[in-house]
Amino acid sequence: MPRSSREQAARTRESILGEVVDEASVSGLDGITIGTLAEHLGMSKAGVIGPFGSKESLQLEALGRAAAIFRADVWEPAAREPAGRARLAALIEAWLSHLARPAFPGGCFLTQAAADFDARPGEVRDAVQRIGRLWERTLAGEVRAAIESGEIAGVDPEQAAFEVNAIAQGVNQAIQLHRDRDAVERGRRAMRRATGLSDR
Amino acid sequence: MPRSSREQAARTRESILGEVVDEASVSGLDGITIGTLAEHLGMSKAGVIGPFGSKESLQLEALGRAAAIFRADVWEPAAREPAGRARLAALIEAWLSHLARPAFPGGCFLTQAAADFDARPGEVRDAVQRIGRLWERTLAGEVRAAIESGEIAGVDPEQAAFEVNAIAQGVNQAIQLHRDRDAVERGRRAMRRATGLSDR
DNA sequence: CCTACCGATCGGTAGG
DNA sequence: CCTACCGATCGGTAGG
Repeated sequence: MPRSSREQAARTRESILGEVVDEASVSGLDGITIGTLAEHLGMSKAGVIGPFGSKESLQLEALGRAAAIFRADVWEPAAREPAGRARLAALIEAWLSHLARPAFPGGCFLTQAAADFDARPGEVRDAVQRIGRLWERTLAGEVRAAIESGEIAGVDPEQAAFEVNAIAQGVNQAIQLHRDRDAVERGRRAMRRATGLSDR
Repeated sequence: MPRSSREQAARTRESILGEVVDEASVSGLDGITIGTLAEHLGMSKAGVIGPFGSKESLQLEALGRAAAIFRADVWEPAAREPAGRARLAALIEAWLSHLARPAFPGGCFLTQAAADFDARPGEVRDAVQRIGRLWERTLAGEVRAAIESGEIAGVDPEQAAFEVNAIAQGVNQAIQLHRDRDAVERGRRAMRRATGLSDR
């Protein structure tokens, strides 16, 4: 029994997006080419670009897909914990293992995309910026919740969110560029101290 | 009186490298093209690539040039201070103003190059790795000097070097992607605490 | 989803 | 340092 063509089309889009996300984590979201994607997927270039219309649309959809993977890997395990100390600790652990695994062959997709597009105006840059802002606001909110419940003290939520985000970038660089697995433990210490989970 | 051709050739190389470093900070070290460089320099493509032989050589020399600018901007002002607390504080201030100025139109060149090449083997990757390691070792050494002179305490030199480096990446991203000038002050607080210069 | 094709641009070379 | 050129590949389209 043949699948509906709509279902098949959706499946094709999914497999293309998966390949884009993997390749972009290595070569950058702008470094992908339709020809290379087509070759790796065993498809024609027209078949790759057709469902998306343009390279920029493909980039935007790949960015959305990467954000969804990040959410599933990092946010969802944390969201299962009660707000406060427990959620903050879970979030840090989930983030570190997302970076250590790593979820994408070339390391953190959003760090790569931010570095690639931060100086180039356009829809992709705007989307990266929006995702980054939203995440940093979420982080600050979780720190604030832990402060309000009296579980941590002596930290500024925005400052802590900024630091945890920066440390994640440092861990990613250490793993990807230096193949330094110790960076996970260094990152843990730094993130826990920045959020007031540990004293030092 | 005509300049010697050797002198003229050196001048040409310099102007090409300056353009490469600027463009690469925006589009990535792999995103530059000989054609665009030639157009911006008012030269032919052969004139741009000739003195270097290949795009990879040009990338390697641009990387060396960017490292020299970083050294002049960040290391040299710090090196004029006595080792220990004073030098550490000067280094942090010099680094923050290097990022805030910014020295390259697209922000920190080495962060950009690391993100671009960390997942792609080759000479460029090796060079980025070497420069990064050397710098982190230098940072750790300066923290150690301040500990040994008794000016700071309670910090691990490698941990502090890792954190300061990560915070610099966070400041760069905040400035470039979010146009957030407050990041300099957040970075200062985080770097000073990570190195034991401030308590909080 | 394919083949066949478009004009533009890629990195690089020959020859001067 | 230039002009003129190389084969390869780029993103994308027409037509089926």
